[in-house]
Amino acid sequence: MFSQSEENYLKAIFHLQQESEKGVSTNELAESLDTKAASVTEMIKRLADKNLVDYQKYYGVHLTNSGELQALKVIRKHRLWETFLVDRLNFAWDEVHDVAEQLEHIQSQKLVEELDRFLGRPKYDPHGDPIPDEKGNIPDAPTKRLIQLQKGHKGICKGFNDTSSSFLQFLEKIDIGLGTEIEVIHIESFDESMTVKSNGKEIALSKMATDNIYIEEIEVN
Amino acid sequence: MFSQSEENYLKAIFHLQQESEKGVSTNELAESLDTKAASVTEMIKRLADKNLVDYQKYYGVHLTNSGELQALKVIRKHRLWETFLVDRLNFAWDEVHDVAEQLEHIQSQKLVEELDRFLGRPKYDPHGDPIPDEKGNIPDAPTKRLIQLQKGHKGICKGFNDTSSSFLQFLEKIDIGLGTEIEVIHIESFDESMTVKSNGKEIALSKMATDNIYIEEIEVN
DNA sequence: ATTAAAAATTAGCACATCCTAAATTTTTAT
DNA sequence: ATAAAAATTTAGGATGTGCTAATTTTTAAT
Ligand SMILES: [Mn+2]
Ligand SMILES: [Mn+2]
Ligand SMILES: [Mn+2]
Ligand SMILES: [Mn+2]
Repeated sequence: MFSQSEENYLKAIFHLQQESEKGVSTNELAESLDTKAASVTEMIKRLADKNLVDYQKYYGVHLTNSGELQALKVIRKHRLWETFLVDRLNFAWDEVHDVAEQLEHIQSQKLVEELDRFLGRPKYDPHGDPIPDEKGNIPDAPTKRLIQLQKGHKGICKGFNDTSSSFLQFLEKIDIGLGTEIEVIHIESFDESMTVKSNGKEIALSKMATDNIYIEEIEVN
Repeated sequence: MFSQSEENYLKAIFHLQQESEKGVSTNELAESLDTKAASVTEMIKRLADKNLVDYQKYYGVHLTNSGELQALKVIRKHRLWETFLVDRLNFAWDEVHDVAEQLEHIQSQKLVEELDRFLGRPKYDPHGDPIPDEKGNIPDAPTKRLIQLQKGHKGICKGFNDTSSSFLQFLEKIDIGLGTEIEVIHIESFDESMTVKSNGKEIALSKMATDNIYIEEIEVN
């Protein structure tokens, strides 16, 4: 139906437009897709012709409903494949991205449906990211971040904003993963860095790190 | 490493060159890849530049060792994925081809290795075709065909020469599959058609059909 | 051996996707 | 309000892969 390149653009636009109401800019897209602004402008015009995006010259793009559904289908496949790779094929969570980036473009309605069934209809991928259903509905995802937790409070790690392999490897090193219980021991006010306790150890985390960790707060009575 | 198109050419050349010593012709390839002769000539030149084929203008192509290894890697992936689809994802054996045609191009050494392990290192795919190992070694495959079996003799179905979905669906209909025991009841000499008995039923098979069914003869004492 | 038919190649073009450099428009700073 | 800077688009070109039509070479028929 759509080319790999088109699908990659739709996905990138989807992710970037989460961050603000404004149209996604040409440069943002170029950066995110590791290509040049001129190429982005070209592709955007093609996507607009196919009614996948609304495009106003110089003012960025928005996905149309059709474009968004398409993007969600690709994201669904990406996350299902990641789940397959980690749960069934012994991939580490920081090894799956490049392969899922290819597998997400395989065209077969039946394959997606059967894969989903085979995996037990998972709601979240190995990074805690929600897996949209075939209609494009996304399960609730945690929105609270570790950075928002107050001193003395606890939470369960539910996901990550940055899923780059460098960040995932960092998490591995400090022994924090999905489901890990984290308690805020201290907040350093001048740089918002934190000391937390998890798996029995005390760990210092930068603002950058705590802003990338989603948690579900545990009510402490 | 190589484009999808290049990989498809290598695979097609590999399969066509099984049939004779002579170079694979431009028209054969065009037919097999559903493209035009002119396009084939172009691609062949590119493959020759990359030392994947030996090419003599007007006299067809042969795979080089490197081209053959490459082709075998693609065939390995194709057959492993077919096995996955049938064994794990409930695909019917005549539904897997198009999807495997896409999946065979996914680039990841680790993925192939882990998939192979996950599937239990299968030797044959759902159509009875042998799965090459990572070095390109192919397990023995049956070479005797039903058409060669004499009246009164029996064999076990081990594979098929034609694995098009129309032939597979025909086999489904007459209830013949891998492992089915087949006995030759009668051979009609004028057109080489056969009456066989399998699963308790007597079935009439054309020469075309019996020439496409591989069997391992059972010694009758 | 000559010629007709078939097969293969070349020439010229199209489309998707990418690029650099130049031009244009918008945004920011003064 | 103007000018400089930044962002974006346009122009022009490259590459990979396909096509049709014309040409060349090989093969088959007489
Ligand atoms: Mn991708
Ligand atoms: Mn993920
Ligand atoms: Mn293929
Ligand atoms: Mn097969």
